[in-house]
Amino acid sequence: MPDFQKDLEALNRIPAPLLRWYDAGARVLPWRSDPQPYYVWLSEIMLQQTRVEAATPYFERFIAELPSIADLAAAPEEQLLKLWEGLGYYNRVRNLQKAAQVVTDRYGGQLPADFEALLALPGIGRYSAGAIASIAFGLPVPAVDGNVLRVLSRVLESPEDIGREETKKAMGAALEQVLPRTRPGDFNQALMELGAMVCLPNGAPRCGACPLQDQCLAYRSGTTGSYPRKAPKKARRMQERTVFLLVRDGLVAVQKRPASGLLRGLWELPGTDGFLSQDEARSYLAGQGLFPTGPLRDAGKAKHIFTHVEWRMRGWAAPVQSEAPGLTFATPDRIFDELCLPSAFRAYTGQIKAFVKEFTDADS
DNA sequence: TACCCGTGGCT
DNA sequence: TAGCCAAGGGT
Repeated sequence: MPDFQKDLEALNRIPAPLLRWYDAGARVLPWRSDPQPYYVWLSEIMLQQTRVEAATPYFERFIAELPSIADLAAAPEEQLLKLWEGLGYYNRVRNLQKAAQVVTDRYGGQLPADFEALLALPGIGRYSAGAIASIAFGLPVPAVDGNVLRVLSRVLESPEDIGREETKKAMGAALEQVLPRTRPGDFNQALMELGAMVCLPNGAPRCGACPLQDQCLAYRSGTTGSYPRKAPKKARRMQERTVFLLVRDGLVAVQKRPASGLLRGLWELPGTDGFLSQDEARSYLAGQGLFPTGPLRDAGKAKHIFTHVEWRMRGWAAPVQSEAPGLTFATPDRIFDELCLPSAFRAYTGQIKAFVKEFTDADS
């Protein structure tokens, strides 16, 4: 069990210079300018495994469309997913709504100002509960994310594996003892901001700009590149897919993905496992009761990399007349404006309008 | 605990 | 190009 109690003296030297640095140049972010609990909560969920620059436009759109927790609780799932389209980890927004419904039913629409109560809500783990409690409510609890673990691993030259839950807990336990009672939220944010802006993960950290430089053991010994320590990751598996752009009367076929697994419950272009040649594709479609009225057109190859899987795709476009079970034929406008079609299909959704025009012109 | 769950930018 | 990784959580 890792133990950072021996490091309390070192950790105690962090808050003062860190907060001075934070006060001098913290980024202006929408959820910081108006840190109401709903905004802090939403931002923390969006920022899970996601960069500030990617999350910000989503945040602005989300609060414009769903200005309150009550609005979030009552929103149709299709609207929620559309607001999240492209952000990834789509279960986050489903849990966000579940939590909003609990907050509405049980807490009168107000997020509870209590770490344990926050932790019990769907989608809120130890990190997020700490972040919301400290930033929105000023409670003196730590928020240990990847930035914090990296910064402190370097400052202390800690050999602990930051991927382990025990390391995170021990780091939090130690931080809790040095966390400035007057500004817990700013302290937590400052530590993360330092990790995001100065104590960078890839390539060289900007130690010249770091307020903790003179107390950083890794800097002192030139070992920043060796910290934090982390167990190696599992290799990705490869999957070959064939994707279809099926056009009928100006409409394009889409379907709902299964209720479990990758991209569960989202919309997709129809497809099948394997890298199908034109003849194989035609046979497959025939098996589905789909008979293209013209030659299949090559929609090109594409690759999409997920965390644990890599899709290698090839696409075929075709005009069809028939229906097939499970398929929905939708207008391009509906697909782009209403349905949540994840980025993995971008290479093909980007060709929708061109093929609809081509096949529709050819028919008329 | 180990594995699953997206996406995009940087090196 | 391929790997790395991000303000993690659920199961």
